Amino acid sequence: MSIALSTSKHPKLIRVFESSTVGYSLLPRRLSTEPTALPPPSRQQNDDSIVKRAVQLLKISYREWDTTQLIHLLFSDPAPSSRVLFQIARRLPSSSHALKFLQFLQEKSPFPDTQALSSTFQAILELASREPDSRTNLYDLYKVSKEWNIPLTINSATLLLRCFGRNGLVEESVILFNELEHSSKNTHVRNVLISVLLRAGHVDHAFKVVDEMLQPEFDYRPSDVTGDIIFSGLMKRGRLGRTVELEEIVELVLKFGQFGVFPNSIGITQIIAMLCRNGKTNKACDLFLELMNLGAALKVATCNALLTGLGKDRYIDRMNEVMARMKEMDIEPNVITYGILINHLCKFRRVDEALEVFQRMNGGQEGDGVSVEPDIVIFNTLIDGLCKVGRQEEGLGLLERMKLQRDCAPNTVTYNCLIDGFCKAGETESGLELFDEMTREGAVPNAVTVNTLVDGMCRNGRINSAVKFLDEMRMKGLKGDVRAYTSLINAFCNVNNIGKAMEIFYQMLREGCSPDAMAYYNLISGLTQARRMDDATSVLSKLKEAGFHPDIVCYNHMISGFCNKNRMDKVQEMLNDMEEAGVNPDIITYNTLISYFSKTGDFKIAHRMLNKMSKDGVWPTVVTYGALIHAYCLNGHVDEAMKIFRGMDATRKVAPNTVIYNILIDSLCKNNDVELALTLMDDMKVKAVRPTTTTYNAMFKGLRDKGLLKQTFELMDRMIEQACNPDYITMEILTEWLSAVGETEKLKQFVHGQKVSASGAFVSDSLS
DNA sequence: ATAGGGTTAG
Repeated sequence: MSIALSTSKHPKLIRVFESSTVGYSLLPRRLSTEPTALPPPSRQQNDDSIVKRAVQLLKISYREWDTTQLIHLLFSDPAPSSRVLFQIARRLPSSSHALKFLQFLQEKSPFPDTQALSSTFQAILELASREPDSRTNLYDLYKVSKEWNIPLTINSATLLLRCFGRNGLVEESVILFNELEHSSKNTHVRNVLISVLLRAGHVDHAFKVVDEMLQPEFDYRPSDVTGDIIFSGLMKRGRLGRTVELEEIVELVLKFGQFGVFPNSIGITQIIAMLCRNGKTNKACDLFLELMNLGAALKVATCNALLTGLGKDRYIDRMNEVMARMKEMDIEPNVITYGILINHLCKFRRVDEALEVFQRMNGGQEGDGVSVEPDIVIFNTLIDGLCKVGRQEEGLGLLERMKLQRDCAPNTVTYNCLIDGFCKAGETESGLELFDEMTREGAVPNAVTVNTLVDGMCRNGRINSAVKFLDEMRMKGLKGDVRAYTSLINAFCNVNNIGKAMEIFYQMLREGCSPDAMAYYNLISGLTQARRMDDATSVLSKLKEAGFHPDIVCYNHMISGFCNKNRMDKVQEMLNDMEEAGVNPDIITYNTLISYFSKTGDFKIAHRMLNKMSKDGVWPTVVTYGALIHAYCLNGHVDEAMKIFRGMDATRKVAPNTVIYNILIDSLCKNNDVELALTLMDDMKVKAVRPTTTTYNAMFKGLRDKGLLKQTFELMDRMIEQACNPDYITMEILTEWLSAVGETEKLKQFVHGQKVSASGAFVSDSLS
């Protein structure tokens, strides 16, 4: 049965409603009817019967409606409430049918009641939203509401907003919202609009709506739902229409916080973790503390995310602060919290504090807090931490403890940590014993185990055993990987066996193990040190062919190697290469070049380099000045060297170290200026730079050449005071000279560690 | 929250 509206004012509606065939709606009423104040029971019964009768009268075709009866039923005094009219309309067979009813009300009702019409209209919208083709129907109904001047109820508004949003009619949503009266634009309606805007990627518009709600005096405050919509929308990045900076999110979180609205725990954790990941750990911490002050219910996961970030940035104090706040808020640390603390303390080599935390989790404090059972990760972290500071024996103690605790059997990681610890301590045998033990204990060795042992043997000078071990393991089906080969390459390079190193490199390729950047770097480093620049060049091209990029260390090796060969053309080539690759020269690059140019006497170029590096924001270090000073000395310009020495301290604020003093003292002594050298010795005392055996040797030679015995005895005493041991050079100089001048007794005293000059201002000086 | 390879310059 098709229905045509009699009013020619709505031609489009005719078409739209013709197809409407949905019958009586059996769906439960989910939307609230408004106004909703429930009538008293007697009135309620009366209302129910009115609704029932009205529906009976209305559900037939509108052409057959008994208008007399209807008017009698609906328009007698008292007039039926909006609620009753809503219920009637809601029970009609279709939206077009209900619309006819609305028209009837509008035309026949003796009491003009806008609210009643609005409620009835809401019922029509609800019917239409469940009918096929609701998209166009609802849009057309929206136009009807405007043409008939029927204000939308709040539920009508949200229904339409949702429908428009779903169907991409964002502009229409906004227009509809703007047309609403202020009292209808409440939090609920705004939430729906914000959700529509966010989903359509209109972030800024959504923020504008939110901002208004966040104004202190505004009528409609944000609710938890507003927070949910905003924060869950922001967390799903990508379809927001633009990137929303983390700072913006943080600002919003804090503003919402003023209203007691917070993202859920997962949201807060995500924001904190993202801040930490983007290097804004301090911001994360501030946010955490502010949220606490605002009364947000923070969970342990959030604390853990923050602790992880703080740990990475080494903010141990702030970690302690977070722990203290957790306690204040009764947030129980879990095993992960303790894992983070222990891990970071270990990484900073503060193992004793890590052990303290470990004790604390075992319920070290009487009844204070719940004890958390350490798990395998905690044990492994601690064992690794102990091994890294050379306390592998204590690591063994923990291993035994693990065997006793249930559910905490030592695993591959446990043993790998211990094996590495013993190997690094030079105890390869213990490493191998642990390797045997792990198999017995059911911890399966893996590639890390093999790599660690191979590396350990290499470090301890047992390269051939390492090669053999790697081979044997491979036969047994336990393979090492590129790291094992890298250790071998490195070891062979270190003993200058470049041929073997290359052999290992090719063996690695043959065995289908592709070298990574580190493998290439090591080979290049070895080749440059062996002055084999042609080979180094060819490995560098292989590195590039394999898709890797040389890093600054690698370039520095190459540059240093070419400097040694006086191949400045090649050095230039490397520098050009670097520039093209966007790898900036660092302090070592500059030091290498400055050292080269000043040693070859090209001081002009060296100083030009010095200027350029500062311009590039690379500041000269004590090594830079050392290179210049050394070169000036070698070239016979000790005076120039002294000028640089005085300038570095005074104007550049770079403190000279032992190396600088040794170069100068040696040079001054050789140039017959022992007096100046002695003043440098005093200078060292003032600056608290400790002379070394080399320093004393240089001085003794100079003093001998000038025959200055008194000063020599004073320096011998100083050597004893500072527990600086003489070496064979010291003994050679002193023995020869002192025997010749008949001071053998003093020499004997010196050898026995007794002071040789009985009195003198110098001794008391140095004691003060 | 846990394990393995190099750091070049005076």
